[in-house]
Amino acid sequence: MHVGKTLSTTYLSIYAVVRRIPRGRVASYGQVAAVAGFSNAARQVGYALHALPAGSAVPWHRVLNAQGFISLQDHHALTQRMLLMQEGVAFDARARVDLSLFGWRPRQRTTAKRRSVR
DNA sequence: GCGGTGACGGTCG
DNA sequence: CCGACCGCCACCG
Repeated sequence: MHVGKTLSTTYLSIYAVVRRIPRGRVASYGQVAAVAGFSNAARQVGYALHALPAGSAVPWHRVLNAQGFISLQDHHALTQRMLLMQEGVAFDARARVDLSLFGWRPRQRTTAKRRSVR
């Protein structure tokens, strides 16, 4: 993936995070930004994904907005929805994904300090 | 260099 | 629950 010499480390960090989203799960732009270390740069995540070349290994379709809606327009939205449905992600009648069911939970602890369950 | 824009999001009424 | 407002920050003309 060679977007150009201006590709910043910020974008690379964002792509690295998106690549960690497992199949059948989705994350919000803000969540990706936060995990990448830029908690208030949700918009930049959108820009970074927009800059991805076609056929990239980055699963850009697993990123939705914080409300569980697809932020793309027109046929791009349909493409994203199709890709997600192929992975088993369900959409409700309003074209929304229930993040409590399909939201990605990174660093899911199972051993060690499972003490403080928030 | 400046201002408008946007694959966003938290807050407020 | 929903719309209106802002804050954010890389891009682009």
